[in-house]
Amino acid sequence: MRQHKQQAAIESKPTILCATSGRSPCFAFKREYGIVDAHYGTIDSLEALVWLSIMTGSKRITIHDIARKAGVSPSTVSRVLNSTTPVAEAKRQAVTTAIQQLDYRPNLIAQGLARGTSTIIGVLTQDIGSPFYGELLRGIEYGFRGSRYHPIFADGNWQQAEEYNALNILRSRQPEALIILGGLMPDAEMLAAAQEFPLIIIGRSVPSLEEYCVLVDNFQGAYRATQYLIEMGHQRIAHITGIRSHQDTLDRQAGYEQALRDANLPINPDLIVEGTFQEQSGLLAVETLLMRANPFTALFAANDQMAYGARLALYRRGIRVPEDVSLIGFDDLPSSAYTTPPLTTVRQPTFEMGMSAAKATLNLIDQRPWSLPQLTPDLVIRESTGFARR
Amino acid sequence: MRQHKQQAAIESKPTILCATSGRSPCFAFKREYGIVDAHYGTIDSLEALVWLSIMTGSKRITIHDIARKAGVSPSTVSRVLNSTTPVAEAKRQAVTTAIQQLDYRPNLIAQGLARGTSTIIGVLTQDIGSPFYGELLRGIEYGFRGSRYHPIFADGNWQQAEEYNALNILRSRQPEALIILGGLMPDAEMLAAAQEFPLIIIGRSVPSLEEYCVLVDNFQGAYRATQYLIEMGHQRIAHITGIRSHQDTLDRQAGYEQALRDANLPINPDLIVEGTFQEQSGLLAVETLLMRANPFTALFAANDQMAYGARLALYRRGIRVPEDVSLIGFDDLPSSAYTTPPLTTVRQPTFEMGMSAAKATLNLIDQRPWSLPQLTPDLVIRESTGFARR
DNA sequence: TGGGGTTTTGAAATCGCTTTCAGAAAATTA
DNA sequence: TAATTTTCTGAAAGCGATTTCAAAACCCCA
Repeated sequence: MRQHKQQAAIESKPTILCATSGRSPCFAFKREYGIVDAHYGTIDSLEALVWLSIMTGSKRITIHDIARKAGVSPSTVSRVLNSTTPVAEAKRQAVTTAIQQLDYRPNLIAQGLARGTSTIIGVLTQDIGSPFYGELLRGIEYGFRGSRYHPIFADGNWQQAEEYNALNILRSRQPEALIILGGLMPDAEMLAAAQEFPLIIIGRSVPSLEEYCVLVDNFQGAYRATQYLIEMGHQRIAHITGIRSHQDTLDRQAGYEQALRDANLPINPDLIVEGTFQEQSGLLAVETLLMRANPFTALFAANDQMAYGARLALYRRGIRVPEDVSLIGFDDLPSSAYTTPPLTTVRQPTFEMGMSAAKATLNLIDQRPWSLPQLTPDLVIRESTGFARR
Repeated sequence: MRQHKQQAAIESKPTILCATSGRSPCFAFKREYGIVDAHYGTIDSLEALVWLSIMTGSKRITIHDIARKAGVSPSTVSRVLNSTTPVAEAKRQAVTTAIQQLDYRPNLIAQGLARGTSTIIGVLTQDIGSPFYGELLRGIEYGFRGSRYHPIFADGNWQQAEEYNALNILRSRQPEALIILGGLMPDAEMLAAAQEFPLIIIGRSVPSLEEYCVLVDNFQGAYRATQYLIEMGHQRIAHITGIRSHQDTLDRQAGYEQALRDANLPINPDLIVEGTFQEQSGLLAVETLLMRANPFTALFAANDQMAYGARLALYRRGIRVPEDVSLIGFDDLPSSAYTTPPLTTVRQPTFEMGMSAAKATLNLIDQRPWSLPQLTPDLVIRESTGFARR
């Protein structure tokens, strides 16, 4: 725990009070000279400001400064800045050089207020902590790169109250659009939000908002994965589910069960264990499964992270993958291609989903036609699955 | 590629022009009724606005609205909002109820302009794509949660020009502080930035700004890792480096070499391969190493991702870890605990680093004493390393 | 009841930029 | 050259808050 320079300065140097009304004067200067903000100082307000700006060259330069320097009105400056109205070439020049010389950059906040646009996109997430959501966010971030928009994230933590709260936080920044990732918010709320903002929804289907939803078909994915295992001759296929309250969990389990049913295989509750979508739970699930002494030759985990955990548990017990047990995950996290053996899994193009959500948002805002990718969950067959041993 | 509802509406319904000056009127309403913005419409501007607000209840309500409703002046409303000045209880009540009834939320942009505070933190990153940076960003994000601040990210892509650009983008949002992750920007620039904003630097040491830097000692970490391998009896230790232009790469390699030197072991260039910090390069590096036919019993990769790749290459060749070759990484990504075998690695508490950087930033802004964690790179010994085979 | 001191209050200025409006300047036409 | 358009331009009014300043209300006590 170190002392802030500032604090130290106050003790060691004669403190100067300056009348800056608390308005962002030069931080470094204050730090350097141990100035503290005070609304009524010993120095005349204007004088102090001038002084500050001389000392540090840092009074923020505004459109007026460059207007004065270029000998035109602020309106004209604004016009060359935004090229909304043609401006005589001479003045244009004067303005641009002034801008360059003073290294002027428009204040987005003021711009935002005047134009009523924030160039901010609100992103309501659930769990920054997981690699899956992380990927998604990175995709979003990436999708907005180069645009004038910036995403701002707020986290709902898979809890409705927090979600509402997060939404309100986002609202206060006047976002121009919203991206919502999953969550527990009732559909009605989503519809309401869609009235308020251009809205893109990831990982969830909201009735009558389908064209704004990016999602993969969890049921299908799980079905395919299970079906593939069956095709490889597996009959006793275990399943590690996700968290019960998540729709994904339910859909994936339904897909798994349907595939079994369609192949006339029994659904054995003993072969189904609930997990938490995290590695550790995969590991535990395998322990449980093994304890139940109900043999299985294949294991379908509801996400890759749990598959990793399962893999480790099997490794510890000396059970070989895929020779003894075939293992299959869901998500296709980037690292799944580099596990040993590389993991067979159902691909969700997470990063791309985030990215195309961002792109679509951009189009929505500009009221252009937008497209959301057609996402079929692909089965990525790697080396963690093989024929059932007989 | 679907057509935007809006577009469709224009064709199918009588289009209404409305005079909203392009200022964020109700999106949904426009969408619903196929209204297009136009500066001169068929309907009187005021009338249109009123109409809009009646139809949709969505003219954004401002401090004036609630002032009117509560029968006080806007100043008073502001005062109860911020409790800057005591307000008579009766009026306070009136204001609060008005706020509730109208579900008013102050406009952060206007607030920002008036107060000169953006409550935005600029974060200059290098590579959102990598898990390492991803973790860091998540830590930062997490650290700001619950505060009124929000981070905004801009990416330098490990290229100076882009870095400057990103910095300028951030600047235009008037951030109240900056967090810079690594990067190629010269120290002088960093000092300049530190004059301009409260600044925290992650993963890089800038002279005379040390107390604002969060970083782990790469040299030390690499030294320890190598030393550990030596202690385990390894003599022929290979090293996969990172990208040459990154300081981390150099420091880690230096640590590796110093450890060898201190143990009187030769530094064999044939056992050193350059990688790119990505999995694939680790895989390739092992291939290269194997091709060189210069036997090694241990392998130190400059980050975990490359270690994963290396692990896979070894697996493919039937080389066992740790029986035949000991493998050690750097970073301790979350998934490293779940590889098979779990990876021995040098821990960088990435998430925590991001988080404490955020916390420190908060303190810096409020000019409170701040603390940055004391980071010693810990060697996390798992199961990918063992005694040298003899 | 009047004077002095506190509290509360509202009007108005401000933050930095956009945009309307109307006048000035330039270009065109007659 | 005058009359008309068309282009440019600046003044001024916002955007939605905060904050200063000075007046209004209130309080207390002589």
